[in-house]
Amino acid sequence: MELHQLRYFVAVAQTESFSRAAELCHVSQPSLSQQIAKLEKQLGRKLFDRLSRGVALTDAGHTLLESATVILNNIEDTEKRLRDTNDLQDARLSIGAIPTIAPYLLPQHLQTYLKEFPEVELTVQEDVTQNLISAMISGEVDIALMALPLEDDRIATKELFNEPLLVALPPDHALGKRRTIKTDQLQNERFIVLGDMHCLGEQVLSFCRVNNYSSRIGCRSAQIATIQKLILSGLGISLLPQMALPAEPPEDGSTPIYRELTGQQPVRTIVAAWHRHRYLSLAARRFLEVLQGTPMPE
Amino acid sequence: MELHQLRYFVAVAQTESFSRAAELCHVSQPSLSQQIAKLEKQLGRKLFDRLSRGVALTDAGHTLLESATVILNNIEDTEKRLRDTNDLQDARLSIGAIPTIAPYLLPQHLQTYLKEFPEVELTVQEDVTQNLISAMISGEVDIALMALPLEDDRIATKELFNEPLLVALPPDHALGKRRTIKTDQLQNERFIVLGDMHCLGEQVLSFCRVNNYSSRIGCRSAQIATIQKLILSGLGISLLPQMALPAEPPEDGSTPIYRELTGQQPVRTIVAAWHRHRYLSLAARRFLEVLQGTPMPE
DNA sequence: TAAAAATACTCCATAGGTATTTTAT
DNA sequence: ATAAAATACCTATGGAGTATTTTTA
Repeated sequence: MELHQLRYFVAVAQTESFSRAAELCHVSQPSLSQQIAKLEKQLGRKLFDRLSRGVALTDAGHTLLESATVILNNIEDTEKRLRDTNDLQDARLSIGAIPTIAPYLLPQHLQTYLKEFPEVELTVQEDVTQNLISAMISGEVDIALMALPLEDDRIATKELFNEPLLVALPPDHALGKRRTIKTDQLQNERFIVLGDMHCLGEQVLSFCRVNNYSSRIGCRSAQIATIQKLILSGLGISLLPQMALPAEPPEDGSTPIYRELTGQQPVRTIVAAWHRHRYLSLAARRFLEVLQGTPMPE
Repeated sequence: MELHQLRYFVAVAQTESFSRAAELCHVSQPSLSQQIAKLEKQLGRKLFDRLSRGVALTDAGHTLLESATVILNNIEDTEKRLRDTNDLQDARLSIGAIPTIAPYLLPQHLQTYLKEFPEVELTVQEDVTQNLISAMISGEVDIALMALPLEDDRIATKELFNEPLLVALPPDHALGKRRTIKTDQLQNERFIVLGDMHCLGEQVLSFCRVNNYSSRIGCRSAQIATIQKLILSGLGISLLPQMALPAEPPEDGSTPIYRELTGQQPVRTIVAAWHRHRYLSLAARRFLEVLQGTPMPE
């Protein structure tokens, strides 16, 4: 049993295909096939059932997959831990953030961080919650900024702050005249909702359901900026996080206007998240400190 | 970081010597040195300080040693688990027992076990408690029969039975006339005590201390049989476990005579022991069942 | 000087590559 | 016919060996 064999094995289990596993591992398909065959021979167990369409893990395969994952993660974490130096020499840090947070929160924090730790090589991964969780589990992403709720109990979180969701209106909208808005005043509005995997979309959608709003328009954009433009062009209104509104609202018709909701104000909870059972590098721990040291500006 | 490199590394850490590690791993010293050098280079950390006399782990080395042990054990256990078949095909089982138990308890249990599972390849390792514990931790021994107390919390135990320690006397000894003996009647006797690492020796010694017996004779033998012969030749008396006395005492002067102690009768607790955090093979679990199914005959 | 680790080189086992065949839809 | 895995065979990286030098008590 060798480490590269375990890596190939895990790749096959993940892709359910020898060929795809091979390209994932950057080796030729025959090489990978041979190593799997060798592994099976040495263990005295078939690991995969070769089916007409793809391959499937046997019982022994499932057993090995569990162990192999633990072992390979342990290897990786050990290497990370040993590479970690107090002076952050050659340190790398991969930060994840969901699209509805990234452009608003990341720049300031990254700036603070890089000023203090310029030697760290930073990469930013912007993706939806689910993919960021996968990335943290596989070790590609160290820390991610996202919003609750998170399902996976392998993920540890630190709450950073609660952020209100505001009603975003076209500048000429009738409701814009009021300072605050009651939920039943939105009864006949058409809502623009972020589509697909975006947690903000889910949240707005459930807000609509709770209040029995029926008129909606989906939006597959990954950007809040797009929604803001759609609002300006009069297609509908939406709930947007406070961080998305400009620092100094121009009020000249070039941006939507934002109003608070009275009653049970919808909020989202912003958290830093990381893998509970894997090694958190020094660079990552320092980033956590930066996040906590600089709470969300009002 | 490769598995063989971790194995070499652990060997060097254990032996504190490249040369001795090399022979332990059955490779030449230069090969092993090269692999360690490579490992150090890849991790970017010196793992050993090369001292005038031998080598010593650096901080990074200590960190790696912890991880490497866990990883290698995990690899080994995974292989064991996958090799384990319900029909016990090719199953091997290594049983340990301390010398003061082995000849009396093992034969009957091994017989029962082999009758039911003849396909298992058995090996028996007889050694003192401390060495058996090491052997279980390193994975050489699966299950050991020994007596409490055990210090190491990595070892799980199952109590099998309590066994009284009896006073063993030469056949012509005055105290032999009584059915039972009180502890203060032994005040002026000379005790023969198993030496060194034997837990029975320790136990008898502490019994002597508690009762303020002063006259002792050490015995470095590994066998109770030797002590019995010494008793017969009139050198002294001793406390011996009940299992050491013959099934049908001949009472013809060829064996010591045994008498119970009244009051707080000294006993030893016999346990089966195994490594709590490593994989216990099916063959080993079956042996445990045999041990528990056949409690010590009175 | 002796014992242990490091260097220098040589060799070969085997992981990995290319070309091809087999298998199943 | 096509797509994927297995087989055959070749290549070459790198682990391991032998011989030797360096280091330090």
